[in-house]
Amino acid sequence: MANEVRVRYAPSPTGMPHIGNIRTAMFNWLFARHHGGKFVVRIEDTDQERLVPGAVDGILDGLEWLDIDWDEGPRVGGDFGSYFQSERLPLYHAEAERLIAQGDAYRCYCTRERLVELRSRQERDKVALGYDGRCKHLGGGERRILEDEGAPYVVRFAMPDSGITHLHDLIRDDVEWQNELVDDFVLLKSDGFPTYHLAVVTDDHFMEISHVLRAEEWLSSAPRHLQLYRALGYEPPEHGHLPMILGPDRAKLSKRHGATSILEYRDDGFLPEALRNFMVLLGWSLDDKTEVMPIETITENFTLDRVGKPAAIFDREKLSWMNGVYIREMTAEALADAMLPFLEQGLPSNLLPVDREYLLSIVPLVQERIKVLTEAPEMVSYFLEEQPVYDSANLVQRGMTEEETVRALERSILALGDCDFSTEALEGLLRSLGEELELTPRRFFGTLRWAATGRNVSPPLFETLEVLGRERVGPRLQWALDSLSGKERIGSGV
RNA sequence: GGCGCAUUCGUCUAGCGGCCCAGGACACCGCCCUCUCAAGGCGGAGAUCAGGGGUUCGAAUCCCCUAUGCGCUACCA
Repeated sequence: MANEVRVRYAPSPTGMPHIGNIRTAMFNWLFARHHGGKFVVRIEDTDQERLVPGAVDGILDGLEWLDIDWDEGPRVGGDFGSYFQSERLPLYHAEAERLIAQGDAYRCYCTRERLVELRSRQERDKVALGYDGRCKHLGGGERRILEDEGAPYVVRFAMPDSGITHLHDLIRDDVEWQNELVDDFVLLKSDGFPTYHLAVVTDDHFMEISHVLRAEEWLSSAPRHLQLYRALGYEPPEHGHLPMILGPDRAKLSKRHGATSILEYRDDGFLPEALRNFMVLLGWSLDDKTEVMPIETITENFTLDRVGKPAAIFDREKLSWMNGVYIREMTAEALADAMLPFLEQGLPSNLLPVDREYLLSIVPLVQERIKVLTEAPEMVSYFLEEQPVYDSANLVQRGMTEEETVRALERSILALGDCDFSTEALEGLLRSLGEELELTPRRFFGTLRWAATGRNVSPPLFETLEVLGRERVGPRLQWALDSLSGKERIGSGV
């Protein structure tokens, strides 16, 4: 292509964009980055009734969180502004007037009532739905009267009533429509705002967009847009209709499918890198086996010929797995920092603030066990608690007697009293102690695990003990022994 | 009702006429490793390539029909 690649993401601020919407944004961004072009964000706020306060910030924050940066648009400006359609009204009006003058559009005075009635009649008669073109054929006198009355009107595009409109889609190849089957759609609403169709076509033209990459749900609108480009005398951009993303029930994504806003994924403990990697795989592939890959690899290889056609179902399970992969690849420092907000959020206040140095020593133990960051509080709480709370009956492992358990704890307390508290030393010491006590590792370590962590599951025992340190392990073993034997205390021991 | 798009393991996908009685990944099952849980390694099960017709020496790959799903059919995007 001779000219610069310029693509855009054009969300309407009617709520938080769902994952499919963001995936579309990302494909545009990847396409721009791959071709060294520009990625533009434009806010399509033409529906005044459905505007949601804060939605624009939510959308932009979501993109920023994912590290999807834009070259022009809100927050960054650009030479083709405004990037809010509500601030470009005069442009749309001028184009609409031009179309009317050319005879490619007309004022329509039909009332909503008539439109509703028309529709129900069409449904009843089982004929094609759509505007019947009544006002297109309004006689001059009748039209004059309506104008003089100042009757409210919309501007409709006069679709050609014969011929075909052809689209060479970058993803779906050739698609054709019969013009007579496309009705005269609205360009300008009675409140003076343009519809999507008018706004998108004129903006894409004036913003010099080279490629329109949007979801497949827009494919049906393509003939309208193509005809508009023609009537307006614009050169149409290339089009590519991307596959949609569906919920597990195969329906269009909506609030019912759980996390709907991109920021919710952040709050649910997903890493932006993982989500990005996962999203790109919904409709695009590098080859027959590579799935986890850095963003550089993706941008380098992102081409439309590797974008698929069928809609994809969003599978959270696989996202979780991939998130775990990314977590395991992090440095301890990065993971600690990523975990911190979740710990502050999810840990009881008496365990806060978390000492970063201490956390850094804990991180290697939980790193390969954590899939989403929201699991962090649960995974590290026993490292921080004064004394984990648990039922002392758990100390007695299957196949052990209470006496054996008490003895195991007593001997452990003695042995750990003044030993080297390193993983290696602890392992040597406790393994031989286990043998001496004639307890299987499973039982002996099981008891110690409960005593040290208050859990039946934890990272490997010796590493855990080392990180906890003598000053925490000692009292906990003592507490275990006390709670088991109930009354008698043995000396301060450890 | 009309128009359009889509259709490979449960899910994401590879495949663009012979390499495919279909490969990879998630999930699932088993084994190994092992102090528990993970991670990792190995293996297994899982797709008559929606169905039916063609074209071709040869089709998951090309064409047609049917079915199903989805989208559009708003003064919403």
